[in-house]
Amino acid sequence: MPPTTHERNFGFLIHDVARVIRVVLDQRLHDLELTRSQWWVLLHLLRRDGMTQSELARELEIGRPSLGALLDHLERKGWVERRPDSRDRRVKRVHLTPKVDPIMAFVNEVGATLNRQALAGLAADEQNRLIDNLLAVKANLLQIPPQPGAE
Amino acid sequence: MPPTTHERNFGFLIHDVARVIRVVLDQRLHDLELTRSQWWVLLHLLRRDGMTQSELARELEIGRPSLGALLDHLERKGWVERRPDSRDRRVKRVHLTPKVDPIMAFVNEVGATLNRQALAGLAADEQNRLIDNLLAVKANLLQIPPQPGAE
DNA sequence: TGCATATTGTATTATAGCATACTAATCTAT
DNA sequence: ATAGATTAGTATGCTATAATACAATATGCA
Repeated sequence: MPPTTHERNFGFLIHDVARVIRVVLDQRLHDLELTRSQWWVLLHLLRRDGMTQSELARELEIGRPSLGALLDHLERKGWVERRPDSRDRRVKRVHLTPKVDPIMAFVNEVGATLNRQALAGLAADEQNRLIDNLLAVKANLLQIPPQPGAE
Repeated sequence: MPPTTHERNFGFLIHDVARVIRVVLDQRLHDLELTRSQWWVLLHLLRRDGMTQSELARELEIGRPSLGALLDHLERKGWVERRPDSRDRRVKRVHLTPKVDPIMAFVNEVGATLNRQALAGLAADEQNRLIDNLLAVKANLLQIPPQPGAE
């Protein structure tokens, strides 16, 4: 390894950028008492309301316990409801409540603004290439089998 | 917003990629009972031993309480020592112990392998461009003043 | 010198996420 | 039909991180 040029280490860089985005976004959503993760849940429900918790967890790519905790918070705030499924008594379906409507537009605007600021100075085709590359990286990583022993 | 193409949303993508990296890396470091964050601390100390906790927190770009918790874990495992500063009794300087030496080579190899796998299929110049772009994004984000009111 | 201010590290609390294990319900294969 | 496997959601414990507040110590200024 050369003199540890951490600054250009891909993994660290991703980690850093993600952290900074997280911080800025959470700051801006703070007044709504909405965290980034909670917002992310709401966005997915906006696209498809009434998913089961497992479906939703799979879409969000988080574990079911993590989603459960998020829904607890969201339900306490009245933005989300868990309703039983009529056919499978194990299942709970997650529905948005009308209380959510007024905030989503603002919240989407916050996200759009942040993306714009993050990508400032990159030409449109550079932005697309960046996103394509990140998608490729993600695909690479998802392809790695879990726990491959040692190298 | 068009049909919510979340998949190409930059912020979400970064978030996703960071998460997948985190999971894979933590899996591989699991046998060493070392988390990614702890490893990150060790790497920085390897570069400069004996920093104060505040200096280290600043370098890692995390809060002092977060670092304190990390050091608690690392100290319990005997990889790190907090020693008092001779001139300022508030200060504790953080030192690696010799116990760390044997694991760092392996751990660096794990990181290098993961980066290689993540970036597989990207030509060298594409990789560099990707990293340049991410650095630019990070710089953009760091430039945003905290709590800018609303838009 | 002495008081206001700043800094260091810690304690505490909250959110997020992973892993594991558990209960209840459903499904499958015999 | 029933035993075994699978699935849904939850409980619990651990690590990480942020935010806030605090005690001890230094520092700077009047």
